[in-house]
Formats: sequence, C-alpha cells, structure tokens
Amino acid sequence: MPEGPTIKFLAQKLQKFVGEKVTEASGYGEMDKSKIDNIKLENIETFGKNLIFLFKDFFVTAHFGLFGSMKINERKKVNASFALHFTNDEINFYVTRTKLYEGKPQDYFNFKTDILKPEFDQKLILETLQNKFSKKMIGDVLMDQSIFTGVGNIIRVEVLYRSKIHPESIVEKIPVKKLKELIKITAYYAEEFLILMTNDCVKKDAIVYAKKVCPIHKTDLEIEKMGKVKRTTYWCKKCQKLYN
DNA sequence: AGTCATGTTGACGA
DNA sequence: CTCGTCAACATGAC
Repeated sequence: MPEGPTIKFLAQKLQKFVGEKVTEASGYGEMDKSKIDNIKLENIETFGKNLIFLFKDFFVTAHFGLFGSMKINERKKVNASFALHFTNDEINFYVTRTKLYEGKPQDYFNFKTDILKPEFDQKLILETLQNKFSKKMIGDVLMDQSIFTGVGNIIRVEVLYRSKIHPESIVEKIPVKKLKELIKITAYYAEEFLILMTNDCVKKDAIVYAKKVCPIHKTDLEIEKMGKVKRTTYWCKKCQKLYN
C-alpha cells in the first residue's frame, strides 16, 4: 500500500490527534507498549515509509510493509497489530510493524535523504551516488532507502521514464546533468504523487507504471524484473537511454 | 480461483 | 563473513 507520499498523506489525516492524550496502546505486535500509558502525543511526522508518533522522551515508528493498512475509529475483522487509543477515538493498524526508539528521530534518521522533506538535499544525494553507488544500476539504487528514502516501485519506474534514463544504466556512466535532473524529478514527482493520492489518481495518472504502451512511441513497453531489486520495472527502450 | 502487488526482514545454505 | 534466495506477513484487487 505505501510509498513515502502515502505515509505523508496518512500523517496529514492524523494531525487532529496531535496534543491529545493516548490512554493506551494495544495490538499483537511484539513491541513493548507499557510506556504508552496516559501520555500526550507530542507530534506525528514521517521518515520515508515510516509513520512516526512522537512522545516526550521516545518515539514509535510504524511501517506498513506491503499489506499494511490503517483505520480511524473503525475496525477490520482481523485483529490490529498495533492501535493507539484516545478518550473517544482509536487508530488501528493492520499488518504494520512498529518499533520504539529512545530520544528523537533526528538521532537515528537523516532527513536530508527523505524525498518529501524540505531538508531533502539534492547535492548530498548526488555526492552519495558518485561516492558510494557509482558502479550500481540506477534502477536498483533508486529503491535503496538509505539514499532515496521514501521511493517505492511506482516512483522508481515513473521518475526513470520522466528522466529518460534506462533502469539498467550504471550510475557513473550517466552524465552528471542527467543525474541532477533525475534527483530533481524524484522530489518533484513525490509531491505530485501526494496530490494524486488525495484524488486516488496515482495509478490512473502514471505514465508507464502498470501500463503496456509508451504514450509517445505507441510501442510496447519493456516489462521485466530487472537488477537486484527484482521488482517489476516498466520502461520504453526508445525513450530511455542506456548508459553503460 | 489464481496471480500479482505501492515492502522489508530474517532464516538458510553456498 | 557475505551474498543470493526464499518465505513470511490475521491482505486485497483484479
């Protein structure tokens, strides 16, 4: 269900709970929930595909994996893996993995890599690509959460098409100008994705993801589980140049 | 009904 | 030790 923008969308929906008192937490997940006991929810934010609930001295991350979902004041038939209870409300999470951390998110996460944060640092991303990922295929690197935090398969496929870069291109062979363009387009498309979320148009408005034909050339798209990520990748070999 | 998926982790063996 | 492979995940859309 989630890529970074999906999680940010959920975080926005939950803002009304900020400042409220959490009476208790429940769920079959293994995380120790004893500290969440009549405590104020200080803030809700995100890091990539993690939803973050901040309390005074600690915080909890919630990750949806592939099947995760969330309901506000509604329950599904199956038990929740995690739930936050308020005096009159509850937030239920299904198939969601949670983890509790002491301290602040900034102690653990570098917001400069998060494609949806104002702190997203395009120059840092370019340097990291050149220094640590130069021999790798760009289609693989885009899915790496340590450098493109929040990118999922839809974003990966769409930004490669929009940048006209073949997914199997090797990072060091791609002209710097093209790499910069790719990074910029990734941040831009992440914002677009978030807007499309509100109208449920992400898949409908995707250009190549889960499509069959390139809209420019009217020719069949390549559809393959490429690289190490082995995720279904859609590309047009006429539009997207292979640098290798 | 079978298949496939917006994701990650941990087990296992080479 | 490190890498590839595979399953698992109270799932859900087509």
